[in-house]
Amino acid sequence: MTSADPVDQILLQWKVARPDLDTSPMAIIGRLSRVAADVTARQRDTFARFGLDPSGFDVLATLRRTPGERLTPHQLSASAMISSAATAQRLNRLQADGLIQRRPSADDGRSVQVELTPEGRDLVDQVLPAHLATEQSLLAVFTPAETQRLTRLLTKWLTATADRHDLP
Amino acid sequence: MTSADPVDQILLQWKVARPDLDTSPMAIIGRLSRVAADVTARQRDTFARFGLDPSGFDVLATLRRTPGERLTPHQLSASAMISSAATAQRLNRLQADGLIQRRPSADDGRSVQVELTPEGRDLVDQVLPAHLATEQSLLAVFTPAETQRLTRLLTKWLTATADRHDLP
DNA sequence: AAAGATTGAGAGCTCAATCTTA
DNA sequence: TAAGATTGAGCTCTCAATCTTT
Repeated sequence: MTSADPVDQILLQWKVARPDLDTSPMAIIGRLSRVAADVTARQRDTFARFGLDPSGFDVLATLRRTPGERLTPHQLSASAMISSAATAQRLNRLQADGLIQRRPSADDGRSVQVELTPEGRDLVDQVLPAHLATEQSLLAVFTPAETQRLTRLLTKWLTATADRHDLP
Repeated sequence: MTSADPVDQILLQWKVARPDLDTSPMAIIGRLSRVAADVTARQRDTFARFGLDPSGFDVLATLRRTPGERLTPHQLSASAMISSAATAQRLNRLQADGLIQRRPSADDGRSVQVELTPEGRDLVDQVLPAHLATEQSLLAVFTPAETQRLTRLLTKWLTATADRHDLP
């Protein structure tokens, strides 16, 4: 019988090279990293059909789902978990493509309101069904019961990491 | 009662903004992406204590666990799932730091054998316990039964993606 | 002082092109 | 012709510095 996947082979190699180490955490984290990389690659293919990349779609989709469809760069940075500098540069690109616009904030002279243009709103509304179809196909391997189990486990994990960030 | 995590709030927003769409795949894929990003950030902190980053550690660890501790750039590219150009540049950096060396292949004049230097081997052997401790702490939230369930689900997912790559 | 937004420099990736050998 | 390795150009990120407003 052969190993089921590349991570099993990696664990076997470590068993030989460093038998003193407990490499069992890699069984989960190694697979998580590889699956996440594949998911990102598939999403990239989908977005490319619409002239977008994951970072651009993330901005457009975050605006689209927000009540009022309006956020500051600071809020977008927090949502995407990237630096404010990266957000400013993403917005420069999307603005050059005519998909978003910046407006001075009425409340706070330091801040900016980012909004979708009509073109940006139309585009994200077109991309969304294709994006969800891609994600659906990635999950097609699971039964409904497995989907439920995986959701529960990942929710527990994500909640634990968020708590860890709150209490450093 | 409040939502358990940020992904639940995102799903609620979509329910309002686009009630016609089935956004349920995001419940898994959104959490997977966020957990993976957190895992990478924690690993980056660990590697930085040893003057490394995730890409450099990946090369050193791949060599360390390989029988013979010797691979070609082509094999390293496949293992890390990155381009051959990125591999060449990683090797340039690690060679400049004295952690790996390139040797002409005896079998094939086009190819190169990449090996750890004694310094590179010592370093990866020092980093490994710290790296595994980081991964262990990330998984500390799970019971043994949950660990087993999650391993089984991710193995099924990873196997399905690998099969998909074989049959395009 | 502090917070929000932006810019420029530096790092690592991909893609396309190049060089060498099979 | 094709395969393996490498380089250079272009892109997007982070970090540090800057500018404006509170």
